[in-house]
Amino acid sequence: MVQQAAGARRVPLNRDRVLHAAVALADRAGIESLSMRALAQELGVVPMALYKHVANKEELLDGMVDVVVSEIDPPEAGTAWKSAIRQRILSARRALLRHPWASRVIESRPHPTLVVFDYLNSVVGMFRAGGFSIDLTHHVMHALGSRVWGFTQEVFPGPPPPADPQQQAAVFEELARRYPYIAEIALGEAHDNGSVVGQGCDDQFEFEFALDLLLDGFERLHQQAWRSTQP
Amino acid sequence: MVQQAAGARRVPLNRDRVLHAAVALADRAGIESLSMRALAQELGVVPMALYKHVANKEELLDGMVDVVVSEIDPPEAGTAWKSAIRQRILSARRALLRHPWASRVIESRPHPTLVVFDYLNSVVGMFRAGGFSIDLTHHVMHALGSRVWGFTQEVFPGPPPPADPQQQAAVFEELARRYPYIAEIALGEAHDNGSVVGQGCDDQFEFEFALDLLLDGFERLHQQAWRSTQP
DNA sequence: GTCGGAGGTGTACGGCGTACACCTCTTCGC
DNA sequence: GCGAAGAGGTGTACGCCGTACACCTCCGAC
Repeated sequence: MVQQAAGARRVPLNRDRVLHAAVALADRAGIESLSMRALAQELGVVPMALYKHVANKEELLDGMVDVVVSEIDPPEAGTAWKSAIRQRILSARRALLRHPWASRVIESRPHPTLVVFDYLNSVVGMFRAGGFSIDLTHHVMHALGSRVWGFTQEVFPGPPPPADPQQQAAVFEELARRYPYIAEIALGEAHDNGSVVGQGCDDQFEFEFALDLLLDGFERLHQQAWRSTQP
Repeated sequence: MVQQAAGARRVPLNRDRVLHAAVALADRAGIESLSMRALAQELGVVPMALYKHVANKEELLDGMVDVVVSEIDPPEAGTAWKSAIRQRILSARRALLRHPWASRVIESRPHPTLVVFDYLNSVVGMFRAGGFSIDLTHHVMHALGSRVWGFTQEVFPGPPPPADPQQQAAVFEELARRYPYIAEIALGEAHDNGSVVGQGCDDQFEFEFALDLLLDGFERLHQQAWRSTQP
């Protein structure tokens, strides 16, 4: 199993191949299936061989984040700050959607890597290039939070409704009784017709809704020369 | 070790004692130290005894979240929606700050518990009581994201600066070279004097800054009778 | 007096990350 | 050509984890 084509020279591992194999495995089988043992097997190698290329599993996860962050498009030159940042963040979002495990791994890292710092630094630079003060830039970066990465923690991660229509009706009834306010959103009332409510949430819409709300708020503060302490 | 006071009847465990012991242990030793074995030892009992009170570790974590969520104050009656929601969310934040592990555990749960649903439902109800349409309420809840719980994923979780002043200077110099925009924020320029920048971030300030930005945005949309599709 | 069930125990299994000693090639100076 | 050095891969083992399963004990109900 470890030998390929018996006699052919094995192409040696390197950090990059390890990282990309880990990303591919997590994409395919989910992050919870990514163990050093499983990754080693994927690469036709014994688990301890990986430790010649990454110090430990933490560093492996850091490296995987770097791979994903590297997929984010560079900033568009010559675009106004607001749409430039919007585009960049939506590009980050696309990268994260390609790797569904990535947002949780990013959150779990205790320290940002250099690649992550590069990305954050360049986003900060985009606000500065748009004329934002250091003070305001600082606070809007915090306000963006994980949204710079293109994700937000969802608060309604409810289970998918059961397929059986009768069972589904029973669940809705129970929901409506205990949680009337959540139910009216989930059901999408008729007088709200034409809205995206009713047949599940459009995540992309929700993300852009919140992002634009924030960017509009940033713009307003910038225009009125907001400072964190009034003079 | 398992016997207390040799001959005295042991007071039997129950789900509530298990849950509160788990919360206390996580508070004291960190969530990464919370294993079924450690918790059992804490309670003077063998690990498998816990399984008579919680189905498995996942259910234990769910129960711990419920304990924390139960500490959130109920809504103030007779207060305008904006300040009522603001107060409620800041109360949630205080609860989460008492249990630093809680935000990460909340994020990690695949499905909300009934207690969590109760809280979300009541927040939704506060928007509705303030006259928000179902449509707008839906989207503002998404926009709030994890901020309903009083936390946001920080994007600058940098390591604490080294204590040695000389080493600190070297780190700053390296930071300034590679990441000039991050550096100017971290250092807090003199012409931004009076700001909170400069001696580390004031998390509470950042949280309220972003929360108020969002609430102001919500208010504006509400006043102009925003709908997710224009008629 | 017995019987059922709730609550606690003991053993064991398979999985995890990884320390450590070892082997096996490739490369390079001489 | 040859030996040393070191990079890369191996094998074994340890201590941790969650938890399945069989078992014991003791209380209250009948």
